[in-house]
Amino acid sequence: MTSAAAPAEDPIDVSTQYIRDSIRDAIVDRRLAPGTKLSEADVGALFKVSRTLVRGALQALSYEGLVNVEKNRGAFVAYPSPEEARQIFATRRVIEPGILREAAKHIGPSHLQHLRQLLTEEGRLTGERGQTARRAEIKASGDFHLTLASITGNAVMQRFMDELVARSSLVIALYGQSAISSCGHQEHQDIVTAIESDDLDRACHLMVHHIDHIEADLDMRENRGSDLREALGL
Amino acid sequence: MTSAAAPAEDPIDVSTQYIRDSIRDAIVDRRLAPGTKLSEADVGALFKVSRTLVRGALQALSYEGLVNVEKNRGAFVAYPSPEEARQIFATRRVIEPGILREAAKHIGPSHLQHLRQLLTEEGRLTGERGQTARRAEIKASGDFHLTLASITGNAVMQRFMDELVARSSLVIALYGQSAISSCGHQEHQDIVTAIESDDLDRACHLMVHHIDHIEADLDMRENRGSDLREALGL
DNA sequence: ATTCAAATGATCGTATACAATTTGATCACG
DNA sequence: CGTGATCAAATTGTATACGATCATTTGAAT
Repeated sequence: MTSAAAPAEDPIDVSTQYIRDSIRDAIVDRRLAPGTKLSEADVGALFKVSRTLVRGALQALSYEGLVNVEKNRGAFVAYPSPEEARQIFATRRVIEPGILREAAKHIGPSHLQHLRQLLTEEGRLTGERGQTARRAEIKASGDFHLTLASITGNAVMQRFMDELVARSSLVIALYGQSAISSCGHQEHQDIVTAIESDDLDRACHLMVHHIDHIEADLDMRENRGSDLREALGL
Repeated sequence: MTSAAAPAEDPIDVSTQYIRDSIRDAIVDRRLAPGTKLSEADVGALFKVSRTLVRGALQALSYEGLVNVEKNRGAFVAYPSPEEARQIFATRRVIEPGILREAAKHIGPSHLQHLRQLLTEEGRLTGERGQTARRAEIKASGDFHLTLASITGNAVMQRFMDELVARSSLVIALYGQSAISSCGHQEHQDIVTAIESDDLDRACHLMVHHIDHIEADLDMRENRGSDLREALGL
């Protein structure tokens, strides 16, 4: 593998959870490309732990769809098919309006301030150039949706969104075209504005269209010189 | 622990998956009571495998919320709090109408036949007496919702529903009052009828109310002589 | 009799060892 | 030169071993 986050600093309690989060971040941040093999021994060496802990982390990641574990072959960063991608966005179109309505019940001024803060940060990143800024932008965009989920106070919805956002990042990494995020940012702002003016129907409507736009800006033709690669490497 | 499903017959390849499914079935079927300790050594002995495989199974079950793993203390069958229960049903109210709409897009005659078949079976169980019949009835009720999810062809939604139905079974086991299911059965029939007559809005409406009814028929006062038990045993 | 502390036993966390499977390479043969 | 078989290396699957942590009990002191 290429690189993972923060490999085993000195006084850090390197647990399964830590390894899981590190790899997860690396995948969502696109530092680990889809299809990359995650050898148990290699990962273990990076974190300076035995394969036992690594296996636990990979198993957990497999459960949330970020990693595919193939029997007797090993673990690979997931390579979502176009069909999987469609299913992920279809699920988001179902859940996110529900989250919006649930969040609206519990939202307070501090929540709104937090959301506005996220939007500002997102806007700042939209202006910058370079791969680092783009990564940060994708992450910030995901944070917006995750923050809405956290406002609901519903741990179940929150966990579902965690998974959906992470897998969406993978999909965007694979099939994303270009500067989609700038318009996405505007849409985020519109959604918050609708929430602030208590127009929930409008907010939900905007959310569904926002998800539509994200999906529409993908190029999910089976071939990116990689249909073959998927058939073989996955 | 008391008993688990089919402990290690002769030519069965006892894998992590098999153990996970066995325990999961036992929990959903209420053969394993909430709060029951699942000792790694004991479970391993039952299935005649080492703790390694058991740990994997328990970890997976923990991820889907059926088991709580407490550091250095062990794994216990989950004992969902009233708040957790509310969150589970709130999530179902969001997802299941979406599933209904998604399923309607793909539904065919064979699917409808399958649903009708489930309803017949469910009705038969409603008539019977005894704990075995009640278990089967709860399972059949869950199967109805899972079948709808499978009709969507959306693996993500399907997995979410898997988790929600399993956890709902736990909640009903804990807080369920009595003969709620008979009216639930009627509601299932009404939903299918609405689908058949292409009245999706009505079907969704019925579904939400159905979930409301399931939740309303629970007695979720913190004390069932067991708030204490939860504090200690969990 | 009650309380607290130390010892003991049980259970979990992690590492390591060995078995099983896959993969890749080498070599023989058509 | 291509094809197939055989063997070695690497990787995963599972079991076992050992250290660490927690629960419980014992026993002495108050």
